[in-house]
Amino acid sequence: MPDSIPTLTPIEVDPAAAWRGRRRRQDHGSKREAVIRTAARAFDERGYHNTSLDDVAAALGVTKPTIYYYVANKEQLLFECFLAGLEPIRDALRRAEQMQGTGRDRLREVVRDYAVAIASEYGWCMVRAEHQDLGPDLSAQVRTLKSEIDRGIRGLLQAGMADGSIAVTDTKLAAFAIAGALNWIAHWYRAGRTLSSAEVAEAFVQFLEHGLAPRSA
Amino acid sequence: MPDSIPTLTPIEVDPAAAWRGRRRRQDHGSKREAVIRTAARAFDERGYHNTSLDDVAAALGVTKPTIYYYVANKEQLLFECFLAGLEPIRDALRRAEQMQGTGRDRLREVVRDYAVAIASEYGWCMVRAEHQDLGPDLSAQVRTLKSEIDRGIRGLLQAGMADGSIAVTDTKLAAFAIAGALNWIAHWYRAGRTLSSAEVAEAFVQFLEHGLAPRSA
DNA sequence: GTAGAATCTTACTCAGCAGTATGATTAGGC
DNA sequence: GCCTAATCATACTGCTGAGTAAGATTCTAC
Repeated sequence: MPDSIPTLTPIEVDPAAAWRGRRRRQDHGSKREAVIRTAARAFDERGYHNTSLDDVAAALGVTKPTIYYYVANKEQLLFECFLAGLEPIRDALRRAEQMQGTGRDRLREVVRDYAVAIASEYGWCMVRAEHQDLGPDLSAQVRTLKSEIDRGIRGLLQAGMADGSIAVTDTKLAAFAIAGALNWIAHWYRAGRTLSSAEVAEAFVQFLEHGLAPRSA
Repeated sequence: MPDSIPTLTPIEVDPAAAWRGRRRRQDHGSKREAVIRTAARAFDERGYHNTSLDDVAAALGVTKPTIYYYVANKEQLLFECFLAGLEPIRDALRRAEQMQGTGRDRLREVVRDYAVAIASEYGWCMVRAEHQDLGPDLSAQVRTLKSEIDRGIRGLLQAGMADGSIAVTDTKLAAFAIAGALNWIAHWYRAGRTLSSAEVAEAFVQFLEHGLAPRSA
């Protein structure tokens, strides 16, 4: 992938289009992705437990067994949603590790990408989906990925402390505060309102860097 | 209430004690509260949908119909949890309105109380419980209370902007960022670990006021 | 000490939904 | 033009868990 900017699929994308106009035996991959994306949207709107697989199937214009053809069971469907939500953020952290600059510079880029990712339609999966709905093994995998993200942020904070570009009292708590502020975007942001996700991201960068206090003149 | 500091019931409290040692026809109120508190804990641990009312009843040493004696149905039980989680935060905002001082001073106190409230056992209800599990009417009530909290924070930010104690680019987004950072505490904080909720609160006050950047000397 | 209300249990009903058995249809290789 | 694998639908099973009916027990008032 030459251009590693995360390709955020626009919301107008209609997953059901993966079926329409095509005949069978085509695009197993994109159909599977459509199933996951549709499930993510439905889970976001109605909640995981309030969404039956019949609902997901109906949204795709198919029947339930078709879902099972592309995914093992409902639990794994949720797991795939988790992965789809976590991956762009892990990408952002990987890019930050390749970057030049102070810890604060690199963290700034992560915050930007993170905010945009959370504002995407997979933001719900990363934030509001519950591990408890996954079995022990899958739940553990998700937890590992999440703590990897946490470690990444904490590492950037420590780097910033070391080079003097960042000053916080506790990197662990600061990482939680940053992640919390960003994750919460999934709770209130709806695409197509007044603000674009990029604008939100920019405002968050500003706020997280300088906080509430006016800069001492 | 002479002392309006929120009385955070310690975690050692055993709700089942409301039954033990007492005979019937006593303490309808405290028993009802025990039902709600036990439900909140169970929902927190296992998730709302993964918790049956038989589970809650078993945790109390009773049977399911007893639950229905104290509460209309599972939905209302969840609603009561919401209220129990939201009330202390609304209290904190009301106290802030009575306070003297700059906007930043008053917001600081709210942040402190808010953090402690979210770290309590009802934190889950405020943060991770889903409105979608409530019917339209109850869901609307919860939303009203939540947006009231949001308006309160935003109001303090605006007051701080006016008196010069706070400088942010967008009070609306800043309010979301603050609430997000605080709400997220419910996701990671477990009582009895290294940090007390008061220590967490203090660290958050520091971080939210000054952000990442080192204070310009 | 007894009537009636409050409290709680045993033993159900019933709906929703995850998951499946079976078979139909279609596409592509030959 | 037929065979095989891929793709999808119809029509089920079975379980879990919310909610309830009916009745037992215990308290309080009088």
